[in-house]
Amino acid sequence: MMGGELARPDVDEGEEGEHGVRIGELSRRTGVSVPTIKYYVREGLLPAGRLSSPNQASYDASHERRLRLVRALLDVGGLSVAAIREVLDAVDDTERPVHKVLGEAADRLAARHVGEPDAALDAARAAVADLVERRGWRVNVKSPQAEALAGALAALERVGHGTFVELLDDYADAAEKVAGVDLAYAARSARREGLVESAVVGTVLGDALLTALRRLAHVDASARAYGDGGPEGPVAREASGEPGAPDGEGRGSGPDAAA
Amino acid sequence: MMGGELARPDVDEGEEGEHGVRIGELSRRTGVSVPTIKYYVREGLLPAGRLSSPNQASYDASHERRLRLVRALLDVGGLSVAAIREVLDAVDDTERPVHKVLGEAADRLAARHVGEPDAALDAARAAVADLVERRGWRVNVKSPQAEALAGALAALERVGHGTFVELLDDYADAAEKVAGVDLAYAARSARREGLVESAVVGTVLGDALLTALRRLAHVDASARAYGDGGPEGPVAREASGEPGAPDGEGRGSGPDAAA
DNA sequence: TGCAATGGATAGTGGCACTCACCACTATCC
DNA sequence: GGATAGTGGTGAGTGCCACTATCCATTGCA
Repeated sequence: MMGGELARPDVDEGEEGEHGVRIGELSRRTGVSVPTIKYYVREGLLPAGRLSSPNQASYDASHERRLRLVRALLDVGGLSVAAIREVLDAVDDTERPVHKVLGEAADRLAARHVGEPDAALDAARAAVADLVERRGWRVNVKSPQAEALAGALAALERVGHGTFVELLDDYADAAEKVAGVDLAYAARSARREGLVESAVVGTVLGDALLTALRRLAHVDASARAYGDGGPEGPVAREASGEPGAPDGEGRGSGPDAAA
Repeated sequence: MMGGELARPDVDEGEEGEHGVRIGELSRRTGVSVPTIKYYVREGLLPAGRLSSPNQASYDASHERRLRLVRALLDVGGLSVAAIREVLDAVDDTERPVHKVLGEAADRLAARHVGEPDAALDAARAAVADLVERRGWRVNVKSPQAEALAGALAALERVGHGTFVELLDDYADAAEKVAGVDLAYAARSARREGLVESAVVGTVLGDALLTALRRLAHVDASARAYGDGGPEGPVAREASGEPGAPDGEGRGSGPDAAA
């Protein structure tokens, strides 16, 4: 009951008291269509609402939060519905010890397909093992995370950019740095309940954040190295200039994109 | 003519002279099925082979390289076939000046869907503009790269982790660092032809590399902060320990994954 | 009374990355 | 001269996925 602005126009739509809102209002607040919410409930991404009648259920703030999380993982994180379900199953498992749940969630997030055995992959695994030892990392070289790294290195090798591995330590420096910051962030935030959720959010959305920043930094590095500072100003223009920058992006976007 | 080990068992299958190989051999070398190669040609990801007869075409090393690139972008980079076509169209455009092509390729790689207007997005855009000014980055705040960053920030905000923006500068430090390294790498590699390709590879596979490293670093940070060093050794075990680490991953993988 | 909205369920949609089936043809082996 | 495997090209089909449409009986509310 209550809350819907169309069903109950006399009630302030902004508050839902103790019961929560119905599906239409939840849809309105999150921008997710009603059929899609139903679909998520069916798929186990979202718990069902609390039934007050055979056909009246109410959704509270936790549903809204969860729904936003699902959309973020889907849209920004690029996870599949199945992957999200797996991760959230781990998140919701209040029985198991926290560290186990964290590990499982992390593994789920890193899991990739394997593919057939391959010389490049073997070499990449060795490079990963070297890296881990060189840096003294306390990680299992057979973990999904290490396998994902080996997969990326093998792909570089196969594509003729095997020399990219020379940048590995610089990349690792950067990764270490952000990982440390991530840890500190999460350590001061959620206590126990939202902890695993924080881990998932930080991992998935942090990836998106970092890659977006890297691309932006590419643009800047190009402009800086090859001189942009044309007639107008150096910043917030279309970045005219003479990029010609190798790895990075030449410019932010087409000249018209800034108009 | 020539090349096929079944069609011409008398010829060494490892060399293809001046003409190149036929589709079957290309398939064998890359592990991509013949129908799939045909599909890629149809979709414009791969140029057709050079016809010597109405139904005999030969593929050379450039085809093989391109095919491996496609698979890398698809499998590791997670790009769609349509996105790959767009990027490669830019790569192959030898008419336009290099810096324009680079910018276009970069924009294609960063392009995301927009979604409806949103308060969180507006705030995120402002945060991005702040960041850009604060760091003196020479980038257009309306570029796809900046929009992608705003999208990630907005998602964090919507999901209740708005405080994550406090880490933005640490993330930006790391991004700047790798971007600089990327630039130096590409500057010393390909001259002009492979330059744009290097940019694409570096951007896409570099992303995969960096995120894999971040996750690995999470595992290490957790183990380091919460102590793993159990009975056996600290490294290359299943990372037993007491992760309980917030943002990162608890352990490398399940105990059985190491067996 | 009337009607929008709800929970629930089944079936259908559109997109995507292939994959199959088929054709006429060719290269090579015997 | 077969016989056979392989080829380029094309249209149709497949399986998966994230929804979306349709329908139903029931309900809240004016």
